[in-house]
Amino acid sequence: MPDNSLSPKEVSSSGRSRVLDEAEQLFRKRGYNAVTMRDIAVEVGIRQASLYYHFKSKEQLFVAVTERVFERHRTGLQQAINYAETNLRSQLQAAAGWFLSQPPVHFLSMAHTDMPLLGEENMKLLSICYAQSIFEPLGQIFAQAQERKEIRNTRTQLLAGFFLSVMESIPYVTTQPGTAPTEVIVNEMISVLLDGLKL
Amino acid sequence: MPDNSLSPKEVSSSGRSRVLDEAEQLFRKRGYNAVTMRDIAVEVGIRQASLYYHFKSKEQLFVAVTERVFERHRTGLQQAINYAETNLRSQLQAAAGWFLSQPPVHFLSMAHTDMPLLGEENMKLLSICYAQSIFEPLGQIFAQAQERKEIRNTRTQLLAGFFLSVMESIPYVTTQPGTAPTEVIVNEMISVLLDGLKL
DNA sequence: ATTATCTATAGATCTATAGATAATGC
DNA sequence: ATTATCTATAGATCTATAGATAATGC
Repeated sequence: MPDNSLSPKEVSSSGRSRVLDEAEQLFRKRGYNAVTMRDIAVEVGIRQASLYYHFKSKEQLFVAVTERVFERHRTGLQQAINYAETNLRSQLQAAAGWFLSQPPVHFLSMAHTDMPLLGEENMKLLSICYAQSIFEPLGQIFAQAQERKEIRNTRTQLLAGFFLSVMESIPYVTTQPGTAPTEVIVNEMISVLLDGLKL
Repeated sequence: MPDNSLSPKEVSSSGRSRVLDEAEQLFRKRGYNAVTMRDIAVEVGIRQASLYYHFKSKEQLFVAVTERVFERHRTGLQQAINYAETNLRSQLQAAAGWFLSQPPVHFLSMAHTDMPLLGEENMKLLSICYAQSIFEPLGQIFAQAQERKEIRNTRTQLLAGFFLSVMESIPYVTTQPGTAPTEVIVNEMISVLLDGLKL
């Protein structure tokens, strides 16, 4: 009996995770409010009411989707950083590479538009999950670079926040035709940041 | 007859602009989708249906609100830049000062969540209005600094985009208690940017 | 017996329109 | 006559629940 006796849903998760997949895509594209349970059901290929077998409410579905996204980022980000050389430039490039390998998550939009529509409880839950999965790992690589005396003393929390916000804006600022490839842009940006943070 | 014979609404605009004011606040706080015409009417103190006397649809109201916001930013931003000394640091500080003097607009959220809910036509309209009012003036001060040989050659469009995205993220990264006053943060950030862009 | 779906529908909104009403200005 | 509001409501959604149904696994 290899089954670890979680909730039965967790075991035969093929249907459930299919719902998560489609919901994730739709929520990412349009945000919480603009996606209906019917939209999701259509993508999955079942009836709208059937979604309530897997998730007790739209809000719970959104929370589950978002937790899974954050968790994926935590793992992927940590791995990217670990494989990189131990210097800030390499680690930032690795982190940027990870973010650009994933569909953009629009954290700022989420925090501003989607989160407030959830219950107090879930809002806190996701805020903490976001901080632990994405914000802190990124803040750490700045903090470590500081300890290694690679950069001057600056608030690492802020650096992480700014780095993330720039990452998120990249899809928007590179839409005009004639812009260089994203990788070039990112490296240029990291160079500016590193020069700006020189001791 | 001092009246310039615009549409009659434009003339006796006290009621109309009251609607714009309240709608602006609500749209800013919650985004297009999460605000109902009833919410707006309640704030104004009239009945929901009465809003349709001033604006033919919710979408048109949103467009009017947003155009007004952009126009206000165009004026305020241009003025702030003009009054500043002719060097990049002063101009960036002036621009930052302007943004921080205004309630945040969340352009990224808007572009991602609200805009796609509008008709093709209005989406283009607002995109162009945004570019002309906010993006271009900001890009210009980088371009001019480049002409004055204050900074090295970099894509000014990108610099403007990144500067804006960092400005927008400030309310989020400064929420934790114990962070320095916003002005200090901004100056620190500008210093990093200027050092990073040195010739 | 459990799992995963379905149909049908209650109950709540939300946008927008139609038509009435009162006040203001020529 | 115009301006600005109101009441009432049509028509469209959207979430969520109730209860039926079919397939699977002990």
